[in-house]
Amino acid sequence: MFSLVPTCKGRHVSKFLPSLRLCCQLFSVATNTLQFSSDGFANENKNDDIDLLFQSCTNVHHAKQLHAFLVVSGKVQNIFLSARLVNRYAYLGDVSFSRITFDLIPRKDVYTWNSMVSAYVRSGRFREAIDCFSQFLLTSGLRPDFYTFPPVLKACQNLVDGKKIHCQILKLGFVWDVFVAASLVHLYSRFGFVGVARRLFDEMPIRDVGSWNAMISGFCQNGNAADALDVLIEMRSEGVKMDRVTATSLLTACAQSGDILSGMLIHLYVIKHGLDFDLLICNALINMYSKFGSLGHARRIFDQMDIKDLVSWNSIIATYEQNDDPMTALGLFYSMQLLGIQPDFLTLVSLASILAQLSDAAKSRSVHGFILRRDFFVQDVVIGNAVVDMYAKLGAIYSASTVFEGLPIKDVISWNTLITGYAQNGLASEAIEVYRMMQEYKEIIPNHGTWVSILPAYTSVGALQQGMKIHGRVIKNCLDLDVFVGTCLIDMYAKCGRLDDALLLFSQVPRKSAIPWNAVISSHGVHGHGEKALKLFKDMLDEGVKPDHVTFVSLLSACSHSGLVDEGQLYFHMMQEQYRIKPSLKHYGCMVDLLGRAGHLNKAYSFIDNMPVRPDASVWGALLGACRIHGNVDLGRIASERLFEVDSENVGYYVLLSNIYANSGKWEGVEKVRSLARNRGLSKTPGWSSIEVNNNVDVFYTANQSHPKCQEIYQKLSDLTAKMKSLGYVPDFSFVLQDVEDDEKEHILNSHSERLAIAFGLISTPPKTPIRIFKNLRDGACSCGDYW
DNA sequence: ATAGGGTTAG
Repeated sequence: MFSLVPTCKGRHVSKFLPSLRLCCQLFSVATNTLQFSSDGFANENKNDDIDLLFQSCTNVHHAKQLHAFLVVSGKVQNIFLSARLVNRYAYLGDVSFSRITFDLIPRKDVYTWNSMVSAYVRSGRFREAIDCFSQFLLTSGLRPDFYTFPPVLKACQNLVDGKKIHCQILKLGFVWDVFVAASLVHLYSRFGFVGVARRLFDEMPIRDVGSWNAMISGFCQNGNAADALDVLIEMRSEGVKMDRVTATSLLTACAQSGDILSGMLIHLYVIKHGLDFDLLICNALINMYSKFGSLGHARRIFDQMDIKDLVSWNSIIATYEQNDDPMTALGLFYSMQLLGIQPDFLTLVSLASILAQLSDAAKSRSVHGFILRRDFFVQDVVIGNAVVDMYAKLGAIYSASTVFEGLPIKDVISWNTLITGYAQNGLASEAIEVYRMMQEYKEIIPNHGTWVSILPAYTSVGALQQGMKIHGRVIKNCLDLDVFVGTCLIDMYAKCGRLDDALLLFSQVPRKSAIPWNAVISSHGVHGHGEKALKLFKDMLDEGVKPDHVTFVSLLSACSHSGLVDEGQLYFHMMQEQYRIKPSLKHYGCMVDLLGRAGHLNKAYSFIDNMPVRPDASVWGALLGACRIHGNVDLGRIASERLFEVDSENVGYYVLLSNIYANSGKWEGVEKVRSLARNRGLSKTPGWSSIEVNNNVDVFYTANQSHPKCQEIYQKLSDLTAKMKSLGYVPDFSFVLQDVEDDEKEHILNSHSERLAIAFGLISTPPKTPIRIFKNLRDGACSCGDYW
């Protein structure tokens, strides 16, 4: 027996009941009093009841009940009712049921087809919408009407498709319908064809706010806020008032282009016209203030909204997620759950990033599980990419790659995310391998994100020739003037020892933002050209570029590498007084390094004591490094004790301390530190040197024996040593930090990774070829992403 | 009964 009462579980019963009662009443109205015939309603004045019947289906479950009822009572034969089901299912977010219903309708009319096309458009399945429309034209033998075209135009994802549709519209003579014309205007402005959009707009016989909005929003979606604002001025001068749609589009565009002034003016307009409680406008405002970094404004708008929807929640959560406050973001997510609001895939995108920021591995895995259970991976690529990124940021690169493998849809960003993941986890050759695999997929077109992810990987192994190949491709794609790609290239040339080329590139990229400046200042600092770094900083100020916190990290570290103590202190004050930048732990670390390196160990120590924030491992590490340089065992011991209180996991610091002991011949200290590290399950990150010969990077570790040319390399080294000794070379054993005999020390010196790489370079290249050796574990070297 | 212009995103 067929039941009319839907089962209702959970906490919405009280909300649910009235509509359920209404639904039942209407079912009885439908069964008892409505007369159906094969071509429509006999009783015309009952249409209102039919509307109510459909509208009372507020979830897919209701719709299925009604559907079943229509099937059982045979009324599904009525194509109007079936088409309405198609619409209703789409409205409730289940297009697959729309399609099933649609397919079962035997004799489809234009309304049926229009309903199916718009069902696809409504749920964002544009490709299927276009396919359905083509099927309509080819198989139905029916003539589309002017209801058909607006959704179809919206579904066009490129101008070629759009132009085809435009031609069909011209042939059928629907151009002057207000809606069709507005859709065409929107199409052209969306793809940046300002002139065509303009001409069509000017030719429209009737224009309302909607027509203006079509043009303005098209420009906004094309990232063209300036043109959109020009059209706005024109629109207002013709006496047409901005409405909620105009405001929403423009706010979004201002957010994207960073136009704070216009954004706030529109906000004022919105308040003045009483639109400040409109849901969509508020959502757009939250988003805009979030992009401007004004968390307070975003939050105030959110708190004052009396009706909030899922977009509002997602927006406010993303606001905190993207402005480095993952704790607050997570708290908001919990409040949302308490209110019983179901998260969608965009909520989960933010949540993945939040948990990565909090490095909460356990919660991250449960987020992954949640996404799997809800089948969100098939909904959109974005969510898959977010999970890959989450695992990569947590250092679980194996999980990241497993998720990547299993993604049902992969786009170029998925690949970029995995490449970046490997590169940032220190696995450059894996990153390079992924990039190689990506090139086997013809449909994946690399974009600027690809270059930004692969260039640092090449840089980190010193693969200059490979990197230059990418530089070539970048030029071909006209992306060499992109700030981010350009900065990666500058960083690459600089790290590979070609500062001149780095500077040449720097002179070509747009440098209104601090990003390329940060890279070029840092590069000079790392290479010990402190004066030049200061000169570049001065140029930056002269060109009116505002330095940011990264600039000062680069600058302070440049000062410390060149012993410019006074200058460093001056800039540390300038940063706070003049630029109101609160020093971060990185800045404090630089200052300790600056003082310590120059030998002012006690000053450095008291500087740490006077810090207003709790020093972290990097600050103590800087002091420890300085103690090593100046052989101060006592302070070194103090620094390391404090250091291991805050971070006992980083091997680098154990190595430093053990080197301090070794330098002063305290071998029992060395042994103690080593066993401490061993007991904590830590092993030393091996140092390596690499050299690129014939487009191939060879990596050498100390005392490497596994290289195919091993024998020749050691032979070459011993020849060279003999030659050097005959010219008066005496090995300096102070760099050997092991307690062994002198001939063993000489062997250790001879098998340093740099020497192996040089010897390999000499035997593998023709005479007079420049040999460029690249080392990991470089002091003060940062990765490219640190510049922005 | 179906239609234009609008918010969140890796």
